[in-house]
Amino acid sequence: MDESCTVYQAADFIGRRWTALILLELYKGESMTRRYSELKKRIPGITPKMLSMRLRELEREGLVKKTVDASEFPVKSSYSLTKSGKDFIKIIKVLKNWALTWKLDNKLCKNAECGKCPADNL
Amino acid sequence: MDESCTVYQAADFIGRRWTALILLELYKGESMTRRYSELKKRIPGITPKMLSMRLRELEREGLVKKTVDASEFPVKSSYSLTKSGKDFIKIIKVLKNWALTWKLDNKLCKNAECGKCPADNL
DNA sequence: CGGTATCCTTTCGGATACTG
DNA sequence: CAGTATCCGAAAGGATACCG
Repeated sequence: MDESCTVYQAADFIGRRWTALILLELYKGESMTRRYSELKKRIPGITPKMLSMRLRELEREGLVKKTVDASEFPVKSSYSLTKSGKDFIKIIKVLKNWALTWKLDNKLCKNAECGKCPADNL
Repeated sequence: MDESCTVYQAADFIGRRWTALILLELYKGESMTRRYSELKKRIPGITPKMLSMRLRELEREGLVKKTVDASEFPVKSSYSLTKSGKDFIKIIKVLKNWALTWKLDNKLCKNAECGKCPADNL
């Protein structure tokens, strides 16, 4: 697949570490807005570098919108899903349904609500 | 996302280079069977190592079925999609539809049939 | 024909320290 | 608070040669 093809790009994208996780975290509660520090706290193990990298990628690709409140110190940043970002969630849903159908031996996914799974709300 | 979660695994999976390409190649013509050398010829640029690696992964994950005819020399191998493999194609379809909806500026995908796109038949 | 084996480069991502 | 800078090890993937 040509690297300039968005299908390829989207596939490459979702496969990167933390990306799906960040999207799902922003998806919880629909039009949720999350601060950088909230994301960091709610996504165990992610380093500041990876979080800001992924957020920049997602912003560049138009899935995430960043807003900055610089009116006072310290500066506050908020992130939320754009329309295309929300729509991207459906891809994760399809992925999950595929897994539920064909990978039933996997304990984490067998239980409709595997407490540990961030894709729980799908 | 826990690495043992199949949702994560499936995402990781589709993001790997050549994987989607191989699946799409096997999908052309529905229950198509392809020889190793056919795949190699039809997927420009793939190296023997990558092709056999990906095929092994896909087989291990149950998306691809391999059959070997060792009755004569040289040995002949054939690969085809399993049910779960065919079903996985729908994920690529959703991916493509998402791209078509939100990434219309991309010329390759804008044309409903971009001759160069292996996802053309979706 | 259908792969392996080897080597090598590039990219990814983790750890940690630091800053406006 | 919201990141950036630096360093480093691991893993992915390409090139090429070889084998049963």
